[in-house]
Amino acid sequence: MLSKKTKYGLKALIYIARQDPSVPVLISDISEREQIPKKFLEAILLDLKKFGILGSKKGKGGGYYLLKDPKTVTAATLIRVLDGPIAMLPCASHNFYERCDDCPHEEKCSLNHFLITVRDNTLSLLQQKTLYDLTMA
Amino acid sequence: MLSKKTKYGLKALIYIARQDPSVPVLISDISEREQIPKKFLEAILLDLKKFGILGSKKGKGGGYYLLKDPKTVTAATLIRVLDGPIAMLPCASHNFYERCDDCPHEEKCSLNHFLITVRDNTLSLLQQKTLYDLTMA
DNA sequence: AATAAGTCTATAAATTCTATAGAGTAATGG
DNA sequence: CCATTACTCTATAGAATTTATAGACTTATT
Repeated sequence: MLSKKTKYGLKALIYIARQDPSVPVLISDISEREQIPKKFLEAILLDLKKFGILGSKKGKGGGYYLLKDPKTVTAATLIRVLDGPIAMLPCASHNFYERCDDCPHEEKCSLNHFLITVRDNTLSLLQQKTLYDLTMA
Repeated sequence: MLSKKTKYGLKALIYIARQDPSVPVLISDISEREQIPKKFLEAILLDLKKFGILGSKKGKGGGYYLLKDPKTVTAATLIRVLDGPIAMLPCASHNFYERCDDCPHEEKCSLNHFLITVRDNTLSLLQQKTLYDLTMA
């Protein structure tokens, strides 16, 4: 399951992507409209900024705005940034790979093989879906 | 990501399914071979028993054994029993559905729609894979 | 200068996950 | 029927992660 952080982050991004790109969006605006705790949201947006997805402007007339074309930002990227691995076990992860302590030979682990298949499958769906797609009803 | 409980549970089941079905398998045997904390494993196997997947016998010569044909037990069932929902959000779950507090109309939520698609996709893979398949190298 | 709005650090509350201890119960074999 | 074996049950505790909040600070605008 995705964390609330991830859900909040996705909702916030969809909200921002739907606004006029020339006007920065206020945290408090997103917080109210999407029912996201403001301070929690601040941290999430800051994270998205660190990863180069959002930009921000301080002071009056400031706020957050997208740095990328919503059509080029995939759900896979967003989930990885907000939530972490897409795979069901670390040993089946592409970006967050970690060997199992116990596993003597991963090449012979049927669970590992299967979960890599599941991951690839999920990934292809997540890579097809863009932020732009998500802004459409 | 799957919890350790789930990973342990799956490993234990694969281990049991590989043994002679006429001889109950000892908890301590599984614990040692698969490097699973014994007390934790006890609780997990008890869970699997409650769900009718495993049976047990007390006393000398006792242990755990499968109640079902490994070819009829799917990865989907096991993950649901051990880990919970397969969907990425409660509102996209079939067996553990929960409405989002905030969401005004789910029918119009693009995230909900998309995550249901992802779930269906994952589910079909998980339903195809049986415990028997997992016992094969 | 006043105000608006994001930034940063710290921390705390809540929840979930992982793990362990120990007494209890049932089955077997001798 | 007793000793041993092995699962069962209840309780609990430690650890990690998630969720959330507070408040001082910085930057930008007017």
